Amino acid sequence: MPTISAEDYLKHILKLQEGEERVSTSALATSLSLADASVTEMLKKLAARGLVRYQPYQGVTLTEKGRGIAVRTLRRHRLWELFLVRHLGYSWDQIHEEAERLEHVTSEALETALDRALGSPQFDPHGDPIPSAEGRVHGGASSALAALRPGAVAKIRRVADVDPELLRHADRLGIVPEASLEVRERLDFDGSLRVRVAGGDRFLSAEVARHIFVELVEERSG
Amino acid sequence: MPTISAEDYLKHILKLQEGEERVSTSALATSLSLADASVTEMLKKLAARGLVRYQPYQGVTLTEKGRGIAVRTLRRHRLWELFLVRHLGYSWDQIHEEAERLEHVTSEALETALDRALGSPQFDPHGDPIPSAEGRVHGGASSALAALRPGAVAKIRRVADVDPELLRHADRLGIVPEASLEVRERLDFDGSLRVRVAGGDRFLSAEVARHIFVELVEERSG
DNA sequence: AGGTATTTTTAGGCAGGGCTAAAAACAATG
DNA sequence: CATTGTTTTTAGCCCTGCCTAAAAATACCT
Ligand SMILES: [Mn+2]
Ligand SMILES: [Mn+2]
Ligand SMILES: [Mn+2]
Ligand SMILES: [Mn+2]
Repeated sequence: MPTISAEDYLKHILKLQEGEERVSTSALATSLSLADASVTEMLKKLAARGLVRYQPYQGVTLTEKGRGIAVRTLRRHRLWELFLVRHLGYSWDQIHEEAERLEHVTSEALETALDRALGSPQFDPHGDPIPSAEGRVHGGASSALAALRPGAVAKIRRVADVDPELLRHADRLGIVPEASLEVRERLDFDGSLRVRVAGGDRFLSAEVARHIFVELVEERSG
Repeated sequence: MPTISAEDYLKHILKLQEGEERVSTSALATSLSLADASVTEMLKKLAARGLVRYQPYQGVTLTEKGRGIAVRTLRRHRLWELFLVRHLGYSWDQIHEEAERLEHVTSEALETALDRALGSPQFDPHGDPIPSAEGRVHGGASSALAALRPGAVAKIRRVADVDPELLRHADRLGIVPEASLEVRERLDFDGSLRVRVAGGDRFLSAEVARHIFVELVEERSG
């Protein structure tokens, strides 16, 4: 059985691995808010357990076994997030911390029960894909709202779960997965946007727009 | 914040404390399935944190602070047990182990959400009282079914959650909290009983009857 | 290439929890 | 009351994870 620490390490490696080929010790340490030296130590242990491939000074990658645990942990995290919203009255800005702990005490039976209660959902409340029980991750291609130009019509796919405040802000603006949106104006000097969403015009800073991911529907040149 | 270990120690001390005035190191060690020496060490640490009163060779008792944590942990355990049955399709013999882990990762917000989803329940699926949010434990006086004599009519209050197999067995016999029962016959040589419950006659070993607790309704002399 | 910067690893510690074996304290008994 | 038996504590270790400071590799730049 993997420990709580091991599950968190593997989950973070999985995320950092997206795109990049190898994950550096320091990137992982930053991501986990731990000292570099602590991460070096742990990587040696994870490698000994066959969960990662680790070469001193060369960073790490997940083995199949390690990826399996990482994906399963991510699945549990996202199932819990959705369950908290749907069945326990939570809002999407309060769920991350809870799921961060619940994911580590979820048996296969409980995972199955959550999945059934939710009707085998595909996405969590932030629009992040929930891996299947077999470990397949339904990676939907989406682009950052910050990259769209005026006239673009898009469907919101997900809002990055990086900070509760961002989520509350997005929510107040009507920016939630599945909503439709049109970019009305873009201020070149700071990259901020005016968008039409839920029947009203809203202003977004570039920083906020960078954390919202959409699927382009139509690129009307405004 | 108390650790998982500390919460389990305090919970076990709370249970062992019922009736007895002080809890011995060895009783606690047995209850926790740990070596006596490990428990001695831990008791010194819990005492240092002000959670128990501990005098070498004299056993332990909970301080108010320690009792608070123990009762809160017990409340979370029992709320989870009921939640798993009511909302996630679990049966009462599968919930203890899950709750044993979930109880330690339950924030006050989550505890409140569970309580609300369940309508501030008084009892868990085994009939054990769920402490109130303020820490009051609704101790219902009940007696062991094993002690009843033929002719006694009683209402089942709880079934001890000591072993999944006992729970499955009781369930098949229709022995669940709130059910009514009448003792028909008692074999003196081994203490086993024949009882009428849910419209049928059932036989129970003395050992099983010792784990079923009832409230006497009427003592018809048979 | 040579020297400076930046990573990364090693060394040495610490806290939390656990174990076994040996010593010490308490209890019981003739 | 002295001896035997039962608890309980102490001593000495182990493992997991984390930290800081120092050393060693790797990268970068002139
Ligand atoms: Mn986590
Ligand atoms: Mn999420
Ligand atoms: Mn527990
Ligand atoms: Mn119970």
